[in-house]
Amino acid sequence: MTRATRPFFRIDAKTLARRLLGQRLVRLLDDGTRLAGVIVETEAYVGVRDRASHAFQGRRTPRNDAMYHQPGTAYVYFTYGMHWCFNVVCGEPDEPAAVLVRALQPTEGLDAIRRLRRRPLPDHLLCSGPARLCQAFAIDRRLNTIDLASDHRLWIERTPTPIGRVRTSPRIGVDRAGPWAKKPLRWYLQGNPHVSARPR
DNA sequence: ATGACGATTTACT
DNA sequence: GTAAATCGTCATA
Repeated sequence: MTRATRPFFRIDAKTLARRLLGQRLVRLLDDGTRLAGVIVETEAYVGVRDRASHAFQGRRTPRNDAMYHQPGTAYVYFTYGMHWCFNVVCGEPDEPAAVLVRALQPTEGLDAIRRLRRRPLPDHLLCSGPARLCQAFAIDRRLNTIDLASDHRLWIERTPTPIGRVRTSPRIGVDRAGPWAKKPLRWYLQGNPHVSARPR
């Protein structure tokens, strides 16, 4: 159980998106409950030239400011009036790049996770989407801008787990991003039932 | 001040 | 397969 430290995050988004697969996301709740899950699906948002990124053309607003923080920062944003999404900031400081964590295979704290997800659900749907995993892990605005390399509520543990075959595809939900919508910037574990919907 | 939109999920025909 | 839910954020004025 080795926590990922700064150097792990100080790489480009594509590389981190690939390397995050198979690593464990760990959440310590306020009541002491420990949740964990293996990352099985990610997307890279590679920088200011990426039309699908919130930081396209260097856009910097109160919402996406965390993308400009040091690598290892959590970027948590609110969307569609009801959902949170969790990203890992990466690359060099002041160069906004991040990896969206899209799905987990939950491995610890399943009872607490089921409670956090309102309705009864089969295990493979508990964390199979960027907003589902945030609900399951109680990730919201409070965790925006935290440092994953040092925070005590949310971090990443490197594991030697064999992860199986890795596949790529276009990213999901970015159809309006022109040519950037088609680039293979989504990574996932082939055949893993916790991976979210297939790309359109 | 206003209006359009969203890196989604869920329910429903 | 389609559409509703639901509201913070941002661009425009």
